Amino acid sequence: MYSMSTHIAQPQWLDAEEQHAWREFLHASRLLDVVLDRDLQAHGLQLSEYEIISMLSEQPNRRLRMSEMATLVVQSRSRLTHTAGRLERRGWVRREACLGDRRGVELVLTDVGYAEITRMAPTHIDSVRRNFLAQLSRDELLALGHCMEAISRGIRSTGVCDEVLAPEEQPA
Amino acid sequence: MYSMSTHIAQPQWLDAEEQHAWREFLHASRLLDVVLDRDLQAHGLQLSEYEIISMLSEQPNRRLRMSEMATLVVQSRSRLTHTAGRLERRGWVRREACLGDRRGVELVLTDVGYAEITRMAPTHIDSVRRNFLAQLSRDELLALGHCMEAISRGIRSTGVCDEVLAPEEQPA
DNA sequence: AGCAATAAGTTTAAGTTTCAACTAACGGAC
DNA sequence: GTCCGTTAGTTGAAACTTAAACTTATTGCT
Repeated sequence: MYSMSTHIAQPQWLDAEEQHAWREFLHASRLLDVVLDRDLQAHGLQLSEYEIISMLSEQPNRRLRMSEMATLVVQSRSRLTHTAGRLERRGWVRREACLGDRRGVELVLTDVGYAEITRMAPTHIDSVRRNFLAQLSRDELLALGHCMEAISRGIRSTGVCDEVLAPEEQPA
Repeated sequence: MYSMSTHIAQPQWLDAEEQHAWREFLHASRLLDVVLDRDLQAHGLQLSEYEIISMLSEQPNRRLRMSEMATLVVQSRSRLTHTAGRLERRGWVRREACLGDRRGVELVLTDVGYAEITRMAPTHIDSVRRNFLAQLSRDELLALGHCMEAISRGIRSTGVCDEVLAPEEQPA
């Protein structure tokens, strides 16, 4: 429920254009998730797993701390722990103690993991091209990037996302 | 992995602008999911559940067939079955046999369900406003709606999404 | 130094989603 | 009419995610 015919002007409802943009955004995001996941299934992993090793492959020394990775890919620390465990069991990733902070853990892309992502990347990127980029002109692409950046910034600025991704119990 | 410094011009990699747009899109989608879910948690439901009763509330007679709902909210039939079961246990939704097609099931929003969504809608819509709409000018909003529509159309046209959302086993 | 508050990660259990198998009903071909 | 392929929806188990509790280490305060 996003609008009511009898309450068009009230600020708590969306006007037709707002509603259309929001609905289409949600719908397209969901569809993209589905098709990108499907195309990765050929390699037996999910987009959220791909994201992790993809990010790792771009880091200096192909390594990153768990908590930074969690922020980067917008996953809870707990979820990342589980997912990293799965990737580790496959041998694509390895955990190493963090020098200088003994609480910390660094996730490291193994050579096998690097070889795998190199192998998978072309088909995944082709999928991104076909399902996302192919529908947008260069101007639209730029505008879209700009909008999404603004939205991310807005959300990050509220600090709300940290609270959710690393929730802490209420003081008594 | 979306680009390689040594292979900039090859079509299987993304150029800087393509990569930026895609990355930001993915990142913003994830953040939006997190904060919208969080704001709905006050009412004890997830965005995907909200979507269902929201869609129902806008249908004639507040009812819709399971399979049409599945398409509308981009969920697998199985997932919708489970989710509908949960909503039914809460008394917000009811299942009714489909007249004219005895395989079919219609999902109906109960009066209680309607009252609930009316109560929840303002806070959810406020969340959409703050986290999504507030960052966009009217022109950006329109352009974004247009882009997302194009992407959805592109994906739907490949027929791939049906295959994924209602997969069928290979013939021997 | 000593202590409380915070931060990093993991763990376990509960909740949700996916996957494959299944039942029932429709629809067209013959 | 009956057979066969397809469509609608459900089921139960496995896979994944979330939530809360927990461990260990760091930081800041005194």
